[in-house]
Amino acid sequence: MDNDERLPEGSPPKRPPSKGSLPGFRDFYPEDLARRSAIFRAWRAVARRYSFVEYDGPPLEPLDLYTQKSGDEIVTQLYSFEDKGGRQVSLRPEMTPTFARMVAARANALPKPVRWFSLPQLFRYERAQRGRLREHFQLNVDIVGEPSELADAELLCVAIDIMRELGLGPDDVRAKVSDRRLLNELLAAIGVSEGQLGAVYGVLDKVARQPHDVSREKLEAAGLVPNQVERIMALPDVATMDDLERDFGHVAAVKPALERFGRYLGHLHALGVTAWVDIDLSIVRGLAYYTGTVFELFDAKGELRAICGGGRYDNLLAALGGVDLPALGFGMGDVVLGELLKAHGLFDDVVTEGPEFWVVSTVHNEPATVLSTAAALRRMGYAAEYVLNEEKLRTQKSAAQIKAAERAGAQWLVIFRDDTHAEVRPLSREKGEEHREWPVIALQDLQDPERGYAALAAAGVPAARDD
RNA sequence: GUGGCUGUAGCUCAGCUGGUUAGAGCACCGGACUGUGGCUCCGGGGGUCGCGGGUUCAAUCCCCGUCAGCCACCCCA
Repeated sequence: MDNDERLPEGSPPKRPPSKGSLPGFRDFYPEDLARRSAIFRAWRAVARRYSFVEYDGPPLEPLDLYTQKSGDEIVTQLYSFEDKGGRQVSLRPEMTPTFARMVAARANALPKPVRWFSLPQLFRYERAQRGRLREHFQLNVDIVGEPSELADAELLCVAIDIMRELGLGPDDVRAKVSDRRLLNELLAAIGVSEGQLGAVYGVLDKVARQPHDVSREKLEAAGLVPNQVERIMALPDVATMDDLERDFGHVAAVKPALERFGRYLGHLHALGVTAWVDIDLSIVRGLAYYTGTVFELFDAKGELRAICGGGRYDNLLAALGGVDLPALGFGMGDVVLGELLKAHGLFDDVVTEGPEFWVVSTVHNEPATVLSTAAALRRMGYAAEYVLNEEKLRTQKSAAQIKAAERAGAQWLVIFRDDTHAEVRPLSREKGEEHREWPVIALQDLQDPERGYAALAAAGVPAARDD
């Protein structure tokens, strides 16, 4: 191994040529994209079912859109650079600033409530690990202009219905709900001061992931007395409205927030999702801008990161876009969701789609007949394939072509009797059908769509999909 | 950004205290079963053993670095 070093002294170490994709970025092979598309379909289907409309914005934004309003931590993780025009730009790490700008620009013209959703690809420069990449797709669903808790209930219902749409149930996924206004009143009743709120939020957020001793120490360090510490540590155990009534019902100042939370839960009941929902006052959400209801969706086993999180942010549009409108929304990423679906086997039968037809060349027909038949089928809106090799089209045995059709995932075979007639049979046939007679169609009929559809329908072929 | 573990074919993995041309299964491509299918058989392509350096007569194996992946922090989407 004595390859001579020709690099001059002191030159920087050469980075090996990059092979795969960049760290934290994904290649979507057809089977991967099929799974991604299944998620996208569910997102769009449910969002539309609730009458949300889709929008999008630029994936690249001015850097200051994020540096001005977002936290310091986000700024260190921006995928930012200077473009050739000398502008400081960043790939979008979240959709909300773009959404706020777009809504603000037409705030007066938009009918309220605004119900918009988007499927942006978002970017963050940070260490990649399971469930967390440098890039992901995130469904964003937002409602603007509606202050009542009916909107809060509807929003959570969208997230839950997506779980249903994907085949998950309340035994698989739990929705944990809380309300910051309520929590603030509860903490005030306990005697927590405004200045101590941040520390208490921090402890509550981590109560499940951090030893209770550590939590208690942090609360004491914030200046809370033992009695207060115990009452705060008891908050995550609250599971029902009755618990809340029992512990805080006598405090007059808490009552309005309590009643509002009760109405929220009542709406969720009427919408039929109560079986999915748990009260969990330790859900505060990391982002500081939430002002009302907050929720997160988790896998029931608690093995994965949060699937989805959101809530009400009534002051954010004023801060970000300059219009003072109440708003709420959630984000749901494709990465954790995909892992959950995979773990439940719900991706097993998601495959790339094969063609409806495979046209099989035989000794009885001219190769040109294969092409014209496929062309006719395609004009009718079907996907049609045949062996794409001239030599094989002339000489390959039908058996080999049928094998190829099977591998390609075709549904129907067209097998020529001669240059004017062909048999149409399903590729997957039942046992005992090996010698069955299959319908024969006249190729002439395929040249006219109406007669073509009739002929194929007679052979049992459904109409072409129009998507 | 910090720490720990891992890195052999497209995938899942073998590779016996360092010793000739690094193997298997699956997948892929081709052929046979004398031209209408799922079986079976035969053959083939594919690996700078992540990359770079060091120790050694000899390194996939030992040491260092680096890159990548996973995990835990950090933080969140």
